[in-house]
Amino acid sequence: MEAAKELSKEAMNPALKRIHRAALSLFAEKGAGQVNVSELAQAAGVARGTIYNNLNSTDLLFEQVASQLEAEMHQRIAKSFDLVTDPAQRLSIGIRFFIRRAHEEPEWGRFFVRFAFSTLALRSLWTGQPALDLKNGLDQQRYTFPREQLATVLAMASGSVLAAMVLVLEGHKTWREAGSDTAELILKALGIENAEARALSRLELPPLPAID
Amino acid sequence: MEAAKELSKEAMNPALKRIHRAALSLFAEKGAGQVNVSELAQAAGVARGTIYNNLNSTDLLFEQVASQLEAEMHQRIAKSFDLVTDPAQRLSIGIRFFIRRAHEEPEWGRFFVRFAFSTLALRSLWTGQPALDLKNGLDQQRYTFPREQLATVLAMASGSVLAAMVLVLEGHKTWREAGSDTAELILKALGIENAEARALSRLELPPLPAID
DNA sequence: AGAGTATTGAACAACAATGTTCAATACTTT
DNA sequence: AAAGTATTGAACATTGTTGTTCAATACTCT
Repeated sequence: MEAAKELSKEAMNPALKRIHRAALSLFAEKGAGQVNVSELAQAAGVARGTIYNNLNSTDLLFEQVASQLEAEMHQRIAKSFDLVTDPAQRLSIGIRFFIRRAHEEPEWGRFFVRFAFSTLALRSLWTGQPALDLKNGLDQQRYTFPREQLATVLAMASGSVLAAMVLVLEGHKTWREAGSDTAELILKALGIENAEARALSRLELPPLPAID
Repeated sequence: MEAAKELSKEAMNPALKRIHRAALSLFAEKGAGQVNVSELAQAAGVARGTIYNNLNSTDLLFEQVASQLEAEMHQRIAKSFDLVTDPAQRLSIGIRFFIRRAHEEPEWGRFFVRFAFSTLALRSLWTGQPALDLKNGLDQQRYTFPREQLATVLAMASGSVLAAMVLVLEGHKTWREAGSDTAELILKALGIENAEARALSRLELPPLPAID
């Protein structure tokens, strides 16, 4: 019984699943180190003992929840990109996936916004595939910004997306508007010409594919 | 002795000043609700009793530190803008003030980055003056984005600045590079033409004026 | 030097959260 | 229906934090 707990959703028993769901919401609302076992149990609709049966500490739980979220989102986006090769189009879609999901799953969104900067596990969501796509876009002359700006461009894009998610979570904008406008602004910053930036940012957004 | 504590720096006795400085750093490092009185006392180089002499709770302290930071930065930027009327130039300067300061005062930067999204007091740093400057820029036809995008543009700009500050804090970029590149990208997104965006973003950055 | 004020550091009770244990109960599975 | 497994909820000692008190000490004015 000393082995590390499994991270994949499939390997989770029902109680653990409920605990993870409750944890996502509590962490998002109160902060990473602010969740105690009793309230977690209550939020998950589970006895305090069950928490201790299933996990060792809330700190570890946080890591698990974060890296699970990362893996899941990464896979789903990757799957959706099977059909899309244009880097600019990928960018426009990826940006809006995040913003729409913040609307559809606000707890997910709040969690992501709160910890995206500070949690290593979440970081790869934009230092991984997005960075490659930006490079590809440069290689294919799709973008015009100087190559030395790549890291800053990546930061700008991810920061913009996070801020747009906040806008949506707080009800100031619809996901559609914030999503398309953000995509358009970013594409313009990268050097895509105005008309095309606008067109790309309004392409119909497919559903985020399920995994398995 | 029941009156609320004064917020202005001038009205702070030396011990309180040290406590605030230590608090900034601890909050930035560990999170808002994670700082306990004993470690705060130790970090401030002060006895635990002194903490209780000077303040009522660390929660209140957090609010004080945040709103003080906001007020101070706001005043200093406002003072610097006395001489600058062009909205685009103001934007280019304002953006780089934040990014440079993250380099010069990393604890300040970490605090700001960590709480800028979630803390109301800090929010006005970009929903206040920057919003007005953006509107002015539109009215003066300095920018070309549609007026309905104003809120999203504001989000994009602030999110980009935060992300650039992270880049600098982690040593991936110099403040100069991250600052100018971020300003350039944002100006391009707003519709400033490439050459001018570049020029504006490399204008010499004056020192952040002192207050009083 | 002397009055007024703030800091110090130790002590204390009250509380909240932790980590463990365990017998009773509930649920799967075959 | 019986065996195997997980959940339940209560109990408990332990720890860390809080908020308060206070006499001794240090600091700052005029």
